[in-house]
Amino acid sequence: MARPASGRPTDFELKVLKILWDRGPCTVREVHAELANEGPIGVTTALKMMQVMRDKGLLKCDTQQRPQLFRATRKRQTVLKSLAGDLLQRAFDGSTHTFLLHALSAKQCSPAELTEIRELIDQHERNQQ
Amino acid sequence: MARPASGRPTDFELKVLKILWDRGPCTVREVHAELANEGPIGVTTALKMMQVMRDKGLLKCDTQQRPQLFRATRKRQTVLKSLAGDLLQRAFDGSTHTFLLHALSAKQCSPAELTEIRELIDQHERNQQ
DNA sequence: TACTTTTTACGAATTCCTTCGTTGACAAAG
DNA sequence: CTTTGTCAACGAAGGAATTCGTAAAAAGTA
Repeated sequence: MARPASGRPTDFELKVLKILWDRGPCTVREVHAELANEGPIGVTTALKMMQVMRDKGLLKCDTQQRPQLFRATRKRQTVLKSLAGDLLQRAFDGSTHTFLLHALSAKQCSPAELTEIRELIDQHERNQQ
Repeated sequence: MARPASGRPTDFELKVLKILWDRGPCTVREVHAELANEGPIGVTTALKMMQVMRDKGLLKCDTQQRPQLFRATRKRQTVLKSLAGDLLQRAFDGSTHTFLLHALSAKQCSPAELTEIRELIDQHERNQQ
């Protein structure tokens, strides 16, 4: 009778991960300062969430240091790939082009970005062969 | 002290929505039968979730009919676009090609599908001009 | 009408996520 | 040594999601 843990990071957790990926290992204070830019949040709230993430295995912390340094255990690429793959499967039944169709309709793309996407596909095709 | 409602449908809710999009208005019994294909679930569980979805505005039900007919209030395209746009923004900071890059790395694509994607981009570019 | 089955509603139980308040430990400053 | 401040842990509080048991209400059947 419980919510099944999906394994996906929550919105909040993703924010923390992005900060750690961008800045490298951080103290709670540093992460909190970044988070506070987007809205009011208590230091202990940030700490608690990071402890939860540590218990889940999303973060590791070096308790030798004082203050402790937290870092992400999984690489940005791994998590993002998993997030994209999850939505691709769950909402679009694995149809990449339907996926892209909706992504494109959700956000205006500059011609430059479209070109970038074309090159991406070419490169992907070459690598597959 | 609460989780902010993200507005996104949950995994379960998305499953229900997909069934209703595919089959049109359904009774609880019909939806339950579909859900039960993937794993054991009680009828009242399905009913309850659909009632919650109704209260959220995701579904509407015709109480004149008996048994009641539920249907999705938003179109498939609207919800999928919103889901893709949400992840695009939240995880990839709006970078469509990074988004696609990770989607492609998450799932093998047939050459046919890659061609389809190329055509999609061409068409998208034409429509934008 | 009386009995059975189906449909619907209600609410309890449980887990997860998010938010803090409080407190203890530890170090720095006086 | 005492005071002050930072850091870390703990647990409570409460919304949200998911599960179902129980039972009322409606419909079907004999």
